[in-house]
Amino acid sequence: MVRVPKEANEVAELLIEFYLDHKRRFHATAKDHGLTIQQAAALWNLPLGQGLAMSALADILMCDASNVTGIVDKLEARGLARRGQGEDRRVKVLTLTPEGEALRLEMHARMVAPPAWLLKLSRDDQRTLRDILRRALETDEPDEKT
Amino acid sequence: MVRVPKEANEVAELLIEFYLDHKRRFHATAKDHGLTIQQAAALWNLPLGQGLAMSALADILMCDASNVTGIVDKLEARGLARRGQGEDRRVKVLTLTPEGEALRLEMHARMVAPPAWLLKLSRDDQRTLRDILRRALETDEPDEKT
DNA sequence: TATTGTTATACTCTATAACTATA
DNA sequence: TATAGTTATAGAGTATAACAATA
Repeated sequence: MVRVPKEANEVAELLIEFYLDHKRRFHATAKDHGLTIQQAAALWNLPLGQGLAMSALADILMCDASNVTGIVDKLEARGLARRGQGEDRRVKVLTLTPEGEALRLEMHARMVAPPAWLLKLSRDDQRTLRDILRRALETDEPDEKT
Repeated sequence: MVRVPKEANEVAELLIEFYLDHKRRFHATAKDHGLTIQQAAALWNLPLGQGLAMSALADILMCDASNVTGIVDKLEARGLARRGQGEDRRVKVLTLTPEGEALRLEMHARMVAPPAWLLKLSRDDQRTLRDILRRALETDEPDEKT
């Protein structure tokens, strides 16, 4: 029997609204760049300086590896990403093209632009919110059970 | 030239992680109940005591009305929702069945269960976070420009 | 005429299974 | 054998356009 503080439930409830707001903004961002959600999510997760294996991208997108083939096909067709050879010659390593990097940065800049609700908060609230969220991520280390 | 406080950008950046966490949990919740994301989202948005027009649901789901037909078909086939007649006889009013209400409440309870990162915060941080998020929603009134 | 919901169509996302080429 | 990626397939989500019923 674990006791959950009332405040935690209330926060979780409130976060649903912010989730929906973020989702709407991400969909709009993808659409404005002529990308589907998954194409945008794939681009979003390709690292800037280095490559990423197809299977790693599948893990990140939480979908089967077979789907990544088609998604990456489209990114490649648009000149946003490229498939290269890995050391292990079974592995294909994805890298962003300059165009892909530019688009990824553009999307990122837009998603990091604070939405109206955030700008309406006092500078003090913004700072406090940032600090608490940072603490939440810091303490959220991988479990070291067993 | 609008000046955006650095803190606001930092918060927006941090929120991406929490968005992804929430998304993972919603997907898992839907899957565990044998629902697709859109079916779960539809169910989630049907009000408890009252009805909702198909077109209103389409607005909420941010998709074309034509898609709602198929999604609601599946909810109806599983006995979770029903189509009824509106006063305007062009309108079909969706209502939850008792089974639909139960499932909706179950999903809601699971999504309101605080994730690990939230429980790891101090009670004080939880309270502060709640208060700031509430302020953010309060001040987020519809624009009254023009 | 305009609106609500449906149908038809075409494209995308998704998981499963079978295949290939490596290891 | 096992693994990385592809292909084939089938079910579901998506937008567009055309349609029926109603307003």
